[in-house]
Amino acid sequence: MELATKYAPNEVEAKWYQYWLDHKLFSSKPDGREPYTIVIPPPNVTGVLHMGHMLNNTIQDILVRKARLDGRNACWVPGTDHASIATEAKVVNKLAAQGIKKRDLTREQFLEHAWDWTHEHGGIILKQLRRLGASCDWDRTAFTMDELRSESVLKVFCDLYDKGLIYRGLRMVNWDPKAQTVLSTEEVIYRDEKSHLFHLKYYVQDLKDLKDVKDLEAAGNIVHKDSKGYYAVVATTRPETIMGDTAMCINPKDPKNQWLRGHKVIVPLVNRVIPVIEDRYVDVEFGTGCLKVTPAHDINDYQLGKTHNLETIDIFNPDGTISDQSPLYVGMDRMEVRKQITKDLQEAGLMEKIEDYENKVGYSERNQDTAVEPRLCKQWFLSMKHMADIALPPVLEGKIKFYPTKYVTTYRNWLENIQDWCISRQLWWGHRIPAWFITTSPEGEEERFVVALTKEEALQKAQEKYGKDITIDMLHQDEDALDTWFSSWLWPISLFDGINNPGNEEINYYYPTSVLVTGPDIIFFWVARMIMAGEEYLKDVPFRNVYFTGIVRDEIGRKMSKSLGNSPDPIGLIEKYGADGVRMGMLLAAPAGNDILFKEDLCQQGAAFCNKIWNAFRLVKGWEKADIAQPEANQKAIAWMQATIRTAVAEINDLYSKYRLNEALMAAFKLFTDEFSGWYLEMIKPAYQAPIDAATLQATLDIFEQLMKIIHPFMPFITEELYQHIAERKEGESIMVSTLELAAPSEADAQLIAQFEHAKQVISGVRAIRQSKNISPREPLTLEVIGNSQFSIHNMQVGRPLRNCRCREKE
RNA sequence: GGGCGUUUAGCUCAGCUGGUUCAGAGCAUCUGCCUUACAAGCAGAGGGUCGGCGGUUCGAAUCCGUCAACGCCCACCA
Repeated sequence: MELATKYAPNEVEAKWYQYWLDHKLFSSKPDGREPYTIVIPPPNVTGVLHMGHMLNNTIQDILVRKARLDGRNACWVPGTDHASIATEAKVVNKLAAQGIKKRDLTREQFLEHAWDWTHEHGGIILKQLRRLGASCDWDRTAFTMDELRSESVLKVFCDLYDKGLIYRGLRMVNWDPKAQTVLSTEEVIYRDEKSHLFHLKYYVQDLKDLKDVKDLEAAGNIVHKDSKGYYAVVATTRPETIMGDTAMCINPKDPKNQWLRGHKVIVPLVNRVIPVIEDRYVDVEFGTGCLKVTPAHDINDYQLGKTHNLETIDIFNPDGTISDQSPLYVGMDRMEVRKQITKDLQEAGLMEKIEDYENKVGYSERNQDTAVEPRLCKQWFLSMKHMADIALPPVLEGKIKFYPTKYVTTYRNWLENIQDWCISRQLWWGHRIPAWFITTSPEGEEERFVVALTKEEALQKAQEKYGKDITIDMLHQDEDALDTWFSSWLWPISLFDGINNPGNEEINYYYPTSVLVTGPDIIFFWVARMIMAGEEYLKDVPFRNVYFTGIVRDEIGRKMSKSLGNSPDPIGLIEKYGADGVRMGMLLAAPAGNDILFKEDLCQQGAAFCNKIWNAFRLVKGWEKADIAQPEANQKAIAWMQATIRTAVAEINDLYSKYRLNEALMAAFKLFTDEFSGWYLEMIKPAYQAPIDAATLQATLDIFEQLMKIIHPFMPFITEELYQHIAERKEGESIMVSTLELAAPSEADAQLIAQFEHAKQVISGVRAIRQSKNISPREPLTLEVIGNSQFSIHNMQVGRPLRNCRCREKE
C-alpha cells in the first residue's frame, strides 16, 4: 500500500484512540501480574485543560504505557475534584450574572444549580485528555463527590472525631470575605505589597501637665505634645481597624515610652478610652514602640487580648464591611474605609505622618484579589500532631521516594512545624459536615452536638449524651461543608473503595500506588495529607514514588496565565502538531524537577520527528524483496544495530527508573535518528532500484518494531500506526500491550559498538575532507589505510552505499 | 528572619562518590548540499578560564570556605 510522503497525525490519532477504547486496552482488573498504579491528580471538575495538565498527564501516560510494555498490569485511574471554593465561586458568579443572589436561595436550590453546572461543564477536561492520548481506565472515572467517595469522606470524619482527632474550637482563623468562608493556613498566600505605615495620634487622657519632662527625656523618653495635649504615636498599616482597638501596648523595657505607663489613651476619631498595657511582645525597635491592640482582627493582638483580658470588638461583617459594633463607617467596605479614615484623620489633625512601607498581605489562594481577614470563629479542626508523626517516617526512611529529593526537606520542615488543620468551610458545595446540633441549647451555654453519619444515629447518640428528652426535630445538621482537600487526601484509597470496604480485592491489589505525578505547590495541601490518610487507614504509604514536575512557563520564564495571554491552547497545539508532536515538545522542555520553559518550536521538533519516523518506514516499506544471498556487510550492520539497541534500551530503562524522562526521550530520539536512520539504514540500503535480500528486510522490520516499542510511551499514536503496518495484525492487537524483551548488552556488544565508532570517525573524516576540498559527493574517492590500525575498516564495508562517502579501499 | 535550590556553549540543561567517554547533549548559529525515504531533510564546522575569590590535593566543573546574583518555600513583627 502507498504511504503519503508526509505524516498526517490528526486522523491517525483519532482512529487509534477509538481502537484502544473499543478494545478496552486501557482497562485493568486485578490479576496475577505485578500491578502498576497511578491515580490522576483530579483536576477541578469544571476546569479546562491548560499547559500544566498537559505536562503532568503526558508524564503519567508515558509511565503507564512504559509499565504496560514491561508486562505490568498498569492501571491509571482518572477522575475530577469538586473543588469546593473554586466551583462554588463560579456558580455564584454565574447566578449573579442572572441576577440571582446566593443568599436568596435555599441550600437545596443552590446545590441544584451547582449540580447543573457540574453536569454541563464537568468532565470537559477528561475529554480533552483523550486528545493527548491519555490511557486512563475510563470505566473507573470517579468524582470526589460521587457516592462512594462521599461516603468515605463522611466515615473518615466520624472516625477521626471518635478518635478524638477532630475537634471544634474557637480560633483566630483566616477569613475570605468574598467567598465568605474560613480558609486553612495553607490556603493563604502572602504577597509583598507597597503600602503605608500610618502614624496616628493617641492623646493621653487627663494629662494636662506632665512634670519633669526634662528628666523623662534625659532618661530616653520621647514625649509628644501639641496644642491639644500629650499624645502617643502608634504606627499601623491598617488604620481602618482602630474602631476595634481596646488597648495600646508598649514594651515595659522601652525607654522611649516609659512616660506612658499606667495612663489611658484616647482612640483617634472614635474617642474610646483604652488602657496602656505592657507586654514584652512589642518590638522596641519597630515604629514608635507603641502598638494598637485590636484583639478581634489580628492574630497577635488576639493573644495579647487573652493575656491581658481585653475586650474584643468585632468591627467587620463577614463580607468585609464595617459592622454595627463600630461607631463609625458602618456598612462601608474595609478598603474604602481605609481611604476615608486616612482623609478624616488628616483633617482632624490626628495623623502625625504617613510613610511608604512594604509588607506582606495574605490573599485567598482561590480568590487572589481578596485580602484575607483574620477573624475569630468557631470551626472544626483536625489535630495534626498524630498525623505528622505517622507521615514523617515513610519519607525520611525512603519508603516513599521524592524526585527531586530536595522536597524531602520541605516536607520535613512543614511536618515538624505543623498547625492544626481547619477543615470546615462556610460553603454549600462540598461534603456537608456530619455533625448535628441540638437546637434548643440556651444562648450562651456550651453548644451541644453529636457526630454521626445519619440523623437517626445522631438522635441515638444525642439521647445517650444529653438525655432521653431529645427528639429528632431538635437535631439540626451543621450547615458547613468540608475542605476539598479533606476528600482528596483519601483519593488513592477511596478510588479503590478502601474506606467503605476495607481489604477488598482492588485495594489489596492496587494499593500502594506506584507513583504520584504532581506539582510541588500542593505538597502540603495534598501529598503530605495523602500520606497521613494512607498511614492512618491502611497502615501503608499511598505511593512509592512522587515525581514533582516543574511549573510550565513561557520561553522568557513568565508563569503562564490567562491575564498575560501567554498560555497556548493545548487543543490548538494538538491540532497543529499532533498529540505525539506536542508530547515530545513538552517533554523536551522538561528536565526533571525544573520549571519548563515552553516554546512552541519544541512541538515543531516533535512533529518533525514523527515525520522522520514516517519516512524511514516509507523507505523500508518500498524495498523489493528478492531471494538473494544476504551480504556479509548486512549481517554486520544488523548485528551492530541490535547491539546498539540493547545498549540504548539499558540506558533508557535506567533513565526511566530515575524519572529522567526527557533524557530517556532524547536517547530514544538519537537512537532512531542517528543510529538507525543515519547509519544503519544507509548501510543496508540497496542500490537504486535494486532489491533487498529477504533476511535483511525481515531483520530490519524486526528492528523497526523494536524501535516503535521503545518510542511508544512518548509517541503512542504514530508508533501504533506503524506497528500495524509492519506486519499483519489481528483485530485487537496493539503495540500498547505488546512486550519488548531484550537481553542486557554484552561485552561483545560493547566491542562491536566501539569498533563501529572508529569506522564512523573515518567516514566522518572523509566527509570533512570532501567538504573542505569542495569535492562532489558523487565523485568516488580512494581511501588509503595507513599503518597497522587494529580496526579493520575493510570489515565494516564502509565503501558500499554509505551516502556521501563512496570510498574505495586501496590495499 | 529562617530554610532550600540554582549559577557549565547564544538558549535549555547533563556531567554520580575528584584523574582518557571531562569539558558534553539538544536547540540555535555558520558553511556546503534539491544525494534516489525524509529540505519538517542530509553532511560538515565554529562556540565555554564550568558565577567571583580563597583553600584541600600530585590533580578540582566535581570536595571545603567565602562572596555575589537569581529563584522557591516557610515565618504573627504592627
